Amino acid sequence: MPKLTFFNLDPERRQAVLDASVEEFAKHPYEQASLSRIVDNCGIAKGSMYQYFEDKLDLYLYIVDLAYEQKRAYVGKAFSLEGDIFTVLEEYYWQSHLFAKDFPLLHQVANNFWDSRVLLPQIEEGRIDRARDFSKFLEEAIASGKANPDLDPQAVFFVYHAVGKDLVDEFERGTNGEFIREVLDVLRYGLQVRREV
Amino acid sequence: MPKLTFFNLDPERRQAVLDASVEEFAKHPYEQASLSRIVDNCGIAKGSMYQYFEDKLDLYLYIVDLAYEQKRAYVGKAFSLEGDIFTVLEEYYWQSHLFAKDFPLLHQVANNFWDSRVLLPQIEEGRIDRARDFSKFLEEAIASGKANPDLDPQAVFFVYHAVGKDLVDEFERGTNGEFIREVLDVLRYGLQVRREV
DNA sequence: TTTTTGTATGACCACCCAGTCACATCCTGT
DNA sequence: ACAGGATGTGACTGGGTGGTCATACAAAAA
Repeated sequence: MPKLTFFNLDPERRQAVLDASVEEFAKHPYEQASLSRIVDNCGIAKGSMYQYFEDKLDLYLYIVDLAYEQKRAYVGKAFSLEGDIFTVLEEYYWQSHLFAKDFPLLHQVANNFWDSRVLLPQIEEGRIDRARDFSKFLEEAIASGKANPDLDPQAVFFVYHAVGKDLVDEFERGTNGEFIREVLDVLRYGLQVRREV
Repeated sequence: MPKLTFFNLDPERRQAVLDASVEEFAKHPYEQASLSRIVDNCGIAKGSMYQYFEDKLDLYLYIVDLAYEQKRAYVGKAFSLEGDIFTVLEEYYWQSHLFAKDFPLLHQVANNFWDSRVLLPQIEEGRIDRARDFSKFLEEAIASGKANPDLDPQAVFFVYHAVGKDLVDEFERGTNGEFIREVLDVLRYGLQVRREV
């Protein structure tokens, strides 16, 4: 967490620090991001940064938090939706996409986070949280006869996690809603031909 | 490509250079890998490295090439297999898994390559190549009535690419053949219940 | 024997990094 | 007017990086 000094700051100055930091961590993963570049880009002294934050990691985790806070404001809408698991998933990725469009830099910060090599414990923790949420969701869908009960739930989560991650990456290249729907259709219907009753 | 000097080298010395380089590029992505550490670990002088290779990138690309050459020796078997697309895919990932088990360092080198930030053109090129191969394969499967013709081929490739990448990452955590099959089943049958005739 | 050629070496260069600290500045309460 | 706390500063430290180069050695060619 930032030190108190940071919150006492002149808002304009504080925003300049945030903007420069977000930009740096959007362009570079944690290990390659440079504090020197950040202070150059917002025109404050190196020493000042250490009045506001404990160290580079403290700043980084704060910025990542900001990004995810904003992202939750978008994707959260999906979960309050009435509808089956397929509707919710489509809305989830659609909201992710809108977030990426509205806050491209925050989106990149959030994405870079998963590639980091120093923060493996935090990343693993996040994965486990998501897996738990997802499996509860999946169980309901199976119970209500919407989802295929023959599939291994762990494997299902694995597939959705992998595809979701790349889908979100793809947003930087201007994916549209149509593509999201087509990708989800692949996951929904499977590659093998269906000869339903 | 390495300079001639490298190939004229005493094989033992050459192997020491290769071993140390593979280890470094397995542990660290290109940008964070350190030439100084490599020369320390194989006990040769920094200057010698520049008798063998143009620069860090030259060395790196050579090591990546070695890794992929070895990997092709494994996954290549899948394509010479008789059987439908599902059989081939399962064999493909199974061979990837065996490769990762037999050559864990080379496997990591190959995997790190996709995360690199300086080599985006090469990476995109590789993706396009794989997409072309895959779509030819997919068309055959659709034509012979094995694969669902209603799906968008681009989306299908996208899903398989994403899942394949993560599946291969997962090998480091000791995945077994069973999990590969379960993941492929998710892709094959889809999440929605099937009520086949 | 002398010369040329190929190779090995590590001190050295310029540059970048995160983080520190002695000092300057400003503001507020007395 | 003064004191004292909060804030701003940038030169500096110690350590890392990729890459260079004069020098040394060896062996083969003259």
